[in-house]
Amino acid sequence: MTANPSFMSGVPELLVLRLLQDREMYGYEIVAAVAAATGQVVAPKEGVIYPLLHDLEKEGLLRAQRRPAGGRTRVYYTLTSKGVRRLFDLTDDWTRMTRAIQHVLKGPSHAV
Amino acid sequence: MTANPSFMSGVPELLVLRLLQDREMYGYEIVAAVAAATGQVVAPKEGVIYPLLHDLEKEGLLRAQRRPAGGRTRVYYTLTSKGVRRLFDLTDDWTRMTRAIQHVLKGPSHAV
DNA sequence: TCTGTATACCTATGTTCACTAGGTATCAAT
DNA sequence: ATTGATACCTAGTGAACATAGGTATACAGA
Repeated sequence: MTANPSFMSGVPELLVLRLLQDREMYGYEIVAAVAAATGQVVAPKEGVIYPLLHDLEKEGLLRAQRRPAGGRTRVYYTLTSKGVRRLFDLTDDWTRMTRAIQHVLKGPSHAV
Repeated sequence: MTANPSFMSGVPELLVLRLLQDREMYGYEIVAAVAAATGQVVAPKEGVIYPLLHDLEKEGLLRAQRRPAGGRTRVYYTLTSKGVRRLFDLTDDWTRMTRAIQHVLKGPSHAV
């Protein structure tokens, strides 16, 4: 019953960090932004994003500030320097990983 | 304490199916082959591969035949036609997924 | 006014899946 | 006789995504 395709481990974290690199955002906004940025290919719901944001904040990768906006209270998140470093590391892992798999999927002759 | 990087969901399945597309293999061989084919980037141990093989067989994606070889008994696995179809589907998912993420990682201007 | 919908936050529970860490047995070599 | 490689296996743990709720405010429309 997986709504998202099955290659999801660590992907929400990676995307959230990447989007917050461009600009601060609040949780509800991030949910929509992830889906929009990936063309609905990856679309984790609030039940995934909110706990993730809390964890990332607890780890010191994000800074949260609740701030009134448009009559409501929103919680805006920004990347910390630690968060930037994590983003770089994850991006690196992601690239190495996908490259390796791509290579296997592509050709035979792995024995050479 | 993850030995492999964290983007692993469904990856062992994909790689096992892909490798078995080229030729039949036995479990112990597959463990080494996955690691070799990915240059050790993805290297699931026996505790991952064996249960996976059993599940895939139960799903009818693989056919298992135990056969004596070199004084030992090995269990050789081959792709069924259903397994081939699954491989295609997973490859497709994988490609769509990585493309989308790649796109997000690369540039800003997701708002356009 | 009242109802519905969108916004905006949250969490408890379930489920899947890789990971760890074992265990058994055979064979070859020291 | 003991070690190390081969070859199979499983039980238990944990991480992370998915489901399915819940609360509260703002606002438009009937």
